[in-house]
Amino acid sequence: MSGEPLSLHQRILGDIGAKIVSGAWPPGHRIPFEHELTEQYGCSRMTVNKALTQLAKAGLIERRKRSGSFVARPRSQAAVLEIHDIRAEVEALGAPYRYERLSRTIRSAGKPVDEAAGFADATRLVDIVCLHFAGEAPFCLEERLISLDTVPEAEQEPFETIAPGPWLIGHVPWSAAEHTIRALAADKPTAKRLGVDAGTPCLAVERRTWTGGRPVTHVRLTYPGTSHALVARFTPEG
Amino acid sequence: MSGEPLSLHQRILGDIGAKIVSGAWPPGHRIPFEHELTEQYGCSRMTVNKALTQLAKAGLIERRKRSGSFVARPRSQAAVLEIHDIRAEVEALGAPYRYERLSRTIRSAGKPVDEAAGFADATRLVDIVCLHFAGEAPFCLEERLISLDTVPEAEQEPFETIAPGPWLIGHVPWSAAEHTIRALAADKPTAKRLGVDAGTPCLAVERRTWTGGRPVTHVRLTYPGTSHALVARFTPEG
DNA sequence: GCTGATGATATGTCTATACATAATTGCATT
DNA sequence: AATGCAATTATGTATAGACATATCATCAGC
Repeated sequence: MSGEPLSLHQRILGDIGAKIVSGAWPPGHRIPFEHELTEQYGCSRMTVNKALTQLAKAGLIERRKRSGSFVARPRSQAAVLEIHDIRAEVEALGAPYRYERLSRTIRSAGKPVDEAAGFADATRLVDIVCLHFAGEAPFCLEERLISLDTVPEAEQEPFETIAPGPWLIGHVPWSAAEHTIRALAADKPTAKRLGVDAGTPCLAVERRTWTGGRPVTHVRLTYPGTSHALVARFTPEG
Repeated sequence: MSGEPLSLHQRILGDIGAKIVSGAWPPGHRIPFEHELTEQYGCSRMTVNKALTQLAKAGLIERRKRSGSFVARPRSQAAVLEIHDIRAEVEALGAPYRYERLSRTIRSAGKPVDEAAGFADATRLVDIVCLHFAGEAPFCLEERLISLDTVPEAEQEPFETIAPGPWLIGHVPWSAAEHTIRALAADKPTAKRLGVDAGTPCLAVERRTWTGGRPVTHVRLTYPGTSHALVARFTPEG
């Protein structure tokens, strides 16, 4: 296939990884000691160490001092979920993208929904509702809160031409994020905004972001119907 | 907080990572050369190299020969999505778990759905439908295809007491997986099996797995209503 | 001005060595 | 038999040096 010259530690990593995913080395099996691999590959210990360290970080093996390294038991399946920019998503579908701000208010925190959103300690918020269109059809409803304690610059931004997502990316690098994905039935106001019947199943993605332990934003993206799907891929080595 | 002694390359990684996520070093900013960091931290080049290599693998920086290392532009947001064992999920909710096989047939491939599932080249399949219960209530409907070309042992397994998921984990290590998550309305047979009204929004997770390029299984897990949510977390350093 | 050779430079990889750390084994003492 | 100490052993981390490789800048020649 692709004949890129592999570095030695990559080859070692691949060899051992293949033994594990093929089942030749079952969970619990002891991997050769570093000094054995050193002999086997005719290289220094640092090189095999690099490979084994990476395998350990990938969760394929478990390392124990004095005992050796062992094939890890498969735990929960993990996948990398990529959440793209909505404009890019729409344009990838070949449809023209349009953004429309429905409302923007500044208010003090205190609603029950604020606490659920992780803004229990926040004092002032920007509360934005907006729509993303693919062509003529609503593609996604965005309901967002931004903490003015963490992002005071947001008070000056009207969000009329730029969507809050891209604006935040350019202004506040986040250090942690959490996504929650669920299916729900569109309630009346949501259905009206999305141009579907009330009760239509929607995919709701909620994202909370922090920077340095402080909450930045909470957003709920509601995609109507069955048109939208999230895809996540996983391979042990990446 | 927790006073674990950090290793030197971890400290370097953390220092640089903090500069990036705090915005002090914006995208495009050139990171000090390895030999500069070597001086700054009073350590060898291998140590700073280890830190920078990890930052590059995490996607925070981009390395170019002859030019140096640069803060990467934030691309799409990525999150690690953990998909747990259904039994573990149910038991984590404090409910008793029960598994029930509804049907199991062996048939040759050829239905249009088989091709969509990635079994275009498969010849014979096991087709299983089963239900996972949390207490008395249906928790999840599982519709699964297993390729007998890749997993011939599955022909002997009735899947009456053990669910296909755990059985496969124990018999076929997978090397790649893909998840697709969407919202859909329960159709009549699905609704009946899940004990909800037809049209109820459901979260559908489809998972395809391969081992060494060969398709292993395709499964569609349908979770009724808004009870179930998937959670994904992300921090740049992990 | 354009092209191509040359050298400089930063990263990529690897070696040989060293000491630290954790855990297990085995011996010796109580 | 139970306890405690020491030796052994495998991994964790770090060093100083080496050569390879990709790429950019410079300068000579056309």
